[in-house]
Amino acid sequence: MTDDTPTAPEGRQSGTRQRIQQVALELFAEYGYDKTSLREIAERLGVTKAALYYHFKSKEAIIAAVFEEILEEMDGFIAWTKTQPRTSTARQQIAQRYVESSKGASSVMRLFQENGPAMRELKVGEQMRDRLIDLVNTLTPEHASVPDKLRIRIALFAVQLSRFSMQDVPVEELDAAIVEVVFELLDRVSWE
Amino acid sequence: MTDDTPTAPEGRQSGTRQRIQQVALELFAEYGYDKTSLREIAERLGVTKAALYYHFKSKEAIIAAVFEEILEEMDGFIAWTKTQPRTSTARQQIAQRYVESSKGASSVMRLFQENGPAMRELKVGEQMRDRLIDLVNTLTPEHASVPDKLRIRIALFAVQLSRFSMQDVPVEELDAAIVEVVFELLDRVSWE
DNA sequence: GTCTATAGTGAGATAGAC
DNA sequence: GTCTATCTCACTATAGAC
Repeated sequence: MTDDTPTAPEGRQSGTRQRIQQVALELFAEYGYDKTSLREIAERLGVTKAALYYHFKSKEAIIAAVFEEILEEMDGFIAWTKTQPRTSTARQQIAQRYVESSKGASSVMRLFQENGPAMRELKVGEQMRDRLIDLVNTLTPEHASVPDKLRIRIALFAVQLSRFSMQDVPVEELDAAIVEVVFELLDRVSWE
Repeated sequence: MTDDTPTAPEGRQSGTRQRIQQVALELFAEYGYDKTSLREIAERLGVTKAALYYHFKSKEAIIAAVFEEILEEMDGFIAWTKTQPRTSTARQQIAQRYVESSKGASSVMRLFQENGPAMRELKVGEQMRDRLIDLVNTLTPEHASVPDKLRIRIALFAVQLSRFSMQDVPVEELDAAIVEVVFELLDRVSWE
């Protein structure tokens, strides 16, 4: 997760907005979007609900801000992916970079994964889902077999799964293991 | 199991109790446990909320009933699994039977998967999680490598993932594909 | 076994003082 | 930029009539 930065670098803006996002992400990921009330966010920050509404016009606006960075990063990643050749080695480079960039996004991805019902009603949920579908489609050959389609989906979701299913393993060891398993899944895919 | 029926009509079943469970499962899986109100369940059944409370003492008692059958089935499956030898071929038989029995449980598993925050607060959520952990531990060799641990988790999770990520594919074709991919994942695992 | 009516709670959101 | 105070709404759950 992101580090604390004890003395916030309050440049031109009120750092409160950033602190709201940070606390909101922690609580959303831990207790879920619906079950986290604005009261709880405000209390942890030492302010009142009304203060939140000075910085964000709604609860949904808060989670939108939380997702903003990841969504942009995914856009860049997908755009880059589309420029890559449809070869086996290229796919593996893509996988490696995906595992790499998933490190910083694990809280947001967990939030997205575990809050299906909420994500279906939020704009960020739709945006996130659109990106994942786009990524899967980009990686999947035109006339891929059903097992191949499955391998690609499993490979991508395995990255997220492993992040919060095996937290007792050191990060570097886990990363190496993810890459290994994802590679052997993609290795079976025929890239025509 | 605890009987949650308040006034417990022992003799004949009204049938309403079953219909409540059925409708509740549909709505819980589609809109989520928290977002499905008792009012919606009652309305779809053509009764009032108060009628639900005649058959179940709480909302949680409804979802407990919904999970009851699956939990018992998993208990049986896990018990059987523990009797199986720790060989490659036995593991594949286990996988095949797991895929088979996952067909009828897909709605419940989706509900469990997509409602992380709610499941953390419900008894059935803990029970379900305990079974899955037990299953993973049973299948995982004592000194398995990290990649092997990952392969087993991914294999089990992949079964659920594919059920609601590729609904456009015919069931039999999808089942065959799942078995194929799960087998090749487990094939890499070194047993003992 | 199902109804009407309502208690009790807590959520998101707003108005206006400071 | 943050506060107090309040509004509106929906929910779970209960009481008691029929």
